[in-house]
Amino acid sequence: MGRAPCCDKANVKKGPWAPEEDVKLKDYIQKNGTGGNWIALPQKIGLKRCGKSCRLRWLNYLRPNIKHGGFTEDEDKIICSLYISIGSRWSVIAAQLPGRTDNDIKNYWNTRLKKKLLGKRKQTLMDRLSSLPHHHDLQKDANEGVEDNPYLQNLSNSAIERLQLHMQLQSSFSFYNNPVVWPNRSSPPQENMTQNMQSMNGGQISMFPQVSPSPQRSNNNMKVQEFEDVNIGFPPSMMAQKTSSIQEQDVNAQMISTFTQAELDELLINTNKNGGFLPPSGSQMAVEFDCFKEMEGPGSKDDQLLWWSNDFDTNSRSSSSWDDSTSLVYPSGEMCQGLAVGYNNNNVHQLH
DNA sequence: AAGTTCTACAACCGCCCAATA
DNA sequence: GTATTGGGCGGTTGTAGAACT
Repeated sequence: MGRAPCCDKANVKKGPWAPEEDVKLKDYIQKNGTGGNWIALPQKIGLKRCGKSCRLRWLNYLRPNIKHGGFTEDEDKIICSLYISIGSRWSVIAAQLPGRTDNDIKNYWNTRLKKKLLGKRKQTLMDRLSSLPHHHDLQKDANEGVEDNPYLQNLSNSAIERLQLHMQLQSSFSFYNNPVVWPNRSSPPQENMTQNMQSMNGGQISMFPQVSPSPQRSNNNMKVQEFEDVNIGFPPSMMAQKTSSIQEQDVNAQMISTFTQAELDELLINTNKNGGFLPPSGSQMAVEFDCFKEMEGPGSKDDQLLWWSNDFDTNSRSSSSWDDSTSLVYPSGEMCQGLAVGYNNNNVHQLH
């Protein structure tokens, strides 16, 4: 059975909002609030608009303290880092950027940031490939672009984009080394991350972090959990690799990489029988490249959101409200500044 | 100057899911 | 337990203005 429409489509105005409509809506909400019912709101104030349209107009444009345009470099970095980490969870990303709406960020990403970054990224990827030892064919192909690389053409465009973005991130403004995301530190609280990972995995650092039960959208705990994941900034599998690397006392610029060049090397030469490629079984790469489950093949569409879905419930949603704040507090008591995000309560989540 | 293409972004659409009846 | 409703979300489209030919 189909769903009843939320409004009478025939008698509803569409298209750009007139200034008078804006005034009506803004005045009413500022005086009376939404009344918890967007659908009924336009009738109350005599607007021939769909309730959803009113909601969108308010949230994306009329609401106080909204910033439009003029994204800063720092905001670019955060958006990019989070996109790599969690994909197109615009509402979650928006929650990290006070004053920005998910719609704004989405538009900004699609129209400018992606082009800007992928333009650079393609070259970066080729640079990296060309530096791989023992693969002169790749070096040769590096000048011919991704599309011509026999090892990369088995990847979907989005997978290549992810790979490119990832490599660009690690080389230019890794979340891990991002002073905006990790203020007052030269790096994230590594020891705490290690502890966090250990607690998540029953005291062991594992490439397969424990999966929490799928949280409910309205459950505030879920929001905190989600926020935690976001703030870590990397899939726990990536975190595990980082932490183990840290333990090996081999932290340097290259180690912010999710995978080593040798692993990438191996990845690129391991094509499976179906034409796709498979990282060496059981390797870290096999875990890392779960994110490439979206590669061509049956069910690929459904798998598009599976990349690190172990860590992130792809069906969950979160509020992007920034009226209140949630902050992370590390065991040291230090707040993770700059990433306080609004949820419904003033939660302070303690990382253990 | 006119026509075409590109870009940015506001707005819409359809789906998902929690809340509620 | 089931159906319905409304809020929220991501993806997509429409359009105005800018840039280009």
